[in-house]
Amino acid sequence: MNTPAPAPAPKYTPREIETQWQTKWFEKNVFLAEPGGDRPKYYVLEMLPYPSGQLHMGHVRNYTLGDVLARYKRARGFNVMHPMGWDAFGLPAENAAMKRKTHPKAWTLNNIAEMKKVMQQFGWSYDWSKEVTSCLPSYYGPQQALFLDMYEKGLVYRGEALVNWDPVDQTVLANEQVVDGKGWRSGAPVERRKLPQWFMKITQYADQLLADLDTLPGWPARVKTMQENWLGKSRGLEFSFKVTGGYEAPLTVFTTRPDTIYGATFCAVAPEHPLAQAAAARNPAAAAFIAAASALGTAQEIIDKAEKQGFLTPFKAVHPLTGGELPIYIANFVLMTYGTGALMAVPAHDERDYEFAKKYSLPIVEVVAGGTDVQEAPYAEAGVAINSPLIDGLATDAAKDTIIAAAEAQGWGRGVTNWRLRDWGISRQRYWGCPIPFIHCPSCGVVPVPREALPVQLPEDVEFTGSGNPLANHPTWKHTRCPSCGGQAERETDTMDTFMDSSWYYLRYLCPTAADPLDKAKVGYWMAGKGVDQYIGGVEHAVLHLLYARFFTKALRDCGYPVGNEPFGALLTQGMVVGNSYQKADGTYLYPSQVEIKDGKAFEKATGDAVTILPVEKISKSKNNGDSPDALLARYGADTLRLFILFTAPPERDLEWSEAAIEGAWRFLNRVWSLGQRVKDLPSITGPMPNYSKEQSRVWRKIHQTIDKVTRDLENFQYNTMVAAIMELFNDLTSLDIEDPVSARVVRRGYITLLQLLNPACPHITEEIWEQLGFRVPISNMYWLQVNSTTRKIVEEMDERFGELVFYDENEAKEEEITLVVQVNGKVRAKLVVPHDIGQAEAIAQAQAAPEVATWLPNGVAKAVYVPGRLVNLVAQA
RNA sequence: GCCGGCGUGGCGGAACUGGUAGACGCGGCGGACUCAAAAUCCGCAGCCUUCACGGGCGUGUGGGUUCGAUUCCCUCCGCCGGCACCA
Repeated sequence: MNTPAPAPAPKYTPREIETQWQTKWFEKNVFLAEPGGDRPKYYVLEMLPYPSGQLHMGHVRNYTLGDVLARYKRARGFNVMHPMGWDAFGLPAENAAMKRKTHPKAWTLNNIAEMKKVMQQFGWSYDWSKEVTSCLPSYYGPQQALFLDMYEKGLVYRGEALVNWDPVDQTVLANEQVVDGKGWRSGAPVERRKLPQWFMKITQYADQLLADLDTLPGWPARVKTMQENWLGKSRGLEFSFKVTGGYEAPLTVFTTRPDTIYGATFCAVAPEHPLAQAAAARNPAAAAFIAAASALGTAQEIIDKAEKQGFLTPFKAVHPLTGGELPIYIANFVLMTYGTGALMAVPAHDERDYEFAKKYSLPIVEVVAGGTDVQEAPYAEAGVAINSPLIDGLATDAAKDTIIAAAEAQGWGRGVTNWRLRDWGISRQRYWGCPIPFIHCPSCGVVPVPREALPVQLPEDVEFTGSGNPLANHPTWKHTRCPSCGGQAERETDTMDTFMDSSWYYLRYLCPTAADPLDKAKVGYWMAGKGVDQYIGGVEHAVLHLLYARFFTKALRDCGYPVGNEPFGALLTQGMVVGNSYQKADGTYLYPSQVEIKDGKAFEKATGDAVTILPVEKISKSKNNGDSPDALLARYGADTLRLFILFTAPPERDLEWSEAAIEGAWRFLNRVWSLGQRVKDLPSITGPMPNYSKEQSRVWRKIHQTIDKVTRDLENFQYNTMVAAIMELFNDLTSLDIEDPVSARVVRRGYITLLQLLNPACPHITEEIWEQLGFRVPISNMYWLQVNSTTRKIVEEMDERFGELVFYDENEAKEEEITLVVQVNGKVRAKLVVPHDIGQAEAIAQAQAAPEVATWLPNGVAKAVYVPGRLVNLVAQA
């Protein structure tokens, strides 16, 4: 008879384990979050995705970062809100409708279903019962109600704005739809056109938006700087020139450098300025110039980079101080939206004015002494005023004040505060967006839709021709009755900017089915304190989305909602996921997994053909640079991908795609699994610890040190070093001989600790092995290992086996000996092993006595610097 | 163009508050196991120089502050994000 071979230890099969645990979490509502209870609240929010249909690695990164935090905070005893939803309105759905004849709604909802399926396989701890979808009336209806709230508060108004107009398709183009100055579909040159639009009065909050940045210590400084620059508060002089030559109105300009007023040698106005229009009315050449300028479109970048051009008008501006007459130009770089749409130009002290003056041979008059020859290059820094009778000899700041004071005293100008920020134009001439709930009545004017008639729903039977606004083209939708007089009237056919949708979603998550837009009790509970306790998303949203959301919160606060002053108490901006792309000779792209790299050159695995390696760039579907998350999930499982994401780069930095690095994460988890299978069979002993060998105490110390290190890394979002620390602990555990009973105890307890530390990053594998070790309370219900005596007692009473857990103890983590570095003149020459509490005198004495240093100190020591616990630096006598 | 950021071995990255540069991982090399390979395990390794001990150099470039600089300041170079209708 053969004796049966012992059953081989089960293999690590992530797919099975992960589905099983995801099902358990879901069935037990583990991540359901409701107000109340003893636990303090903690709101973890990640930027919601646009449902393109493809979950990409950028999403995976964003949501994994958030999930680690959410799971850690749960373990630390918080009532954690961690929701997810869909930013579901927007241009791509309409583009897809034109291209593939699908309806935006069907396309979008289908994409959401596909993405959600993949997302649920990552084991992210979302409370899916809070899910919101911005393109459904259950979301955009409440949004319309909030819009009316803000309207009643005076924060919504009608105005005019410039748009990119495609004259062939008779439609407004987004900046990204303008390619080389032409409409992307029609190829027709775009025109800048003025259109009536809806606006939000964000400028009314400019001061608060600026001042409250100081209340956000949890935000990256660079994001706050960007917002500050975007708001662009500046103090300056607004004054008017009398105009000669047949233009009646004065020309009002704004300048931040009133001290250079004597150096003004010409004026420039925006092409849309009334003075430019007056010039155009008299001269077809001026009209042609304005038309050409308007072909630049509305994008700031294009306007800034375009060649500076001007057109001389027949009007002259009379200088208020000198009485001199300055020529007035129409200039293609002057913006109608900043200041007054007109400026005084001082070529000696402004880069752009200088360039323009050189081009049109205009005089350059130096009025600030700076040492450089202003005929050769402009001097834009501060200095001392010259050639300026009122302020000669004054420094720039004093000169500015003096001019402003003089202008106010003499009545020709006034000091004003100007902002770069302009009001938020929210009108979009598109179908796939939230309808603006207003009605245009020929006799009553613009009338809000009554609240009981909300939501104003989008019609579904629309055509996408690429011409005009599908909503306006709809045969019947817009025709309605005026709510005020009952007469024939038309609905507003503009829809809202999708930034509106993403400006309040974090509030609707808290009460996704409330009849009122916001359930005040629930919103009050979750938004108390810091609001969203931690927000995580891409830096690309540093200005617009975050500024709009901040504005919304303040506006809603003023409408009586308990949302606080700031929505996001802390912000983490994650880097992008980037990768090389690989292009074959025929121009098609290969996935990284299809490519083999040898000696820095790439070859297609299947054919052996040489492949071109293109530079690192944002992962995108068209370039195939980076396999899709679902393919990788199938191969490695969620825990491996999560570990790869966390380990490969710090959260704030760009993460470079690497198949090899995923393999590394996979191997580590397999090693963790295998060790688990051996630890399972070790006896569980909870009694007092015997005396350790040197090696055993080192590892025991390491267990405590790792708890501390991982905890600090979690608090600081240093997830990459957190993983490294866990790997180090693992390496130390495997360095002990498990056959030795004392070592086995250290390994077993260390391994249990490692599972708990790894759990936020890799929840499935740790949960599974935890159960295999015989613990009855799931690891996701455990308290963190850095606990106070109360929680420790609670934990130990949960399961008699928890006597085996290791709780962090500072004393156990302490090293008895340290390595003291001895430097001579800053160079390391010796290392000494000394007691950790060595004193300064003793340390210096031992350093000087070290045999290695003597040759570097032929003339003795001039000075000794001691850094406690670290080093002694001996400075050699010359 | 304007605003903001990043730059460390062959590669991703680590380094507390100005104090041992290169932790951890990938790749590489050597070894064990195997008929062989894969997987796995053990070991080596910044570069130059040296038989070795050792020494020199080294954090994009050039300069500065300091006993000591990847870290602070200035210059330049390269790359990336945003610029108001992509989200």
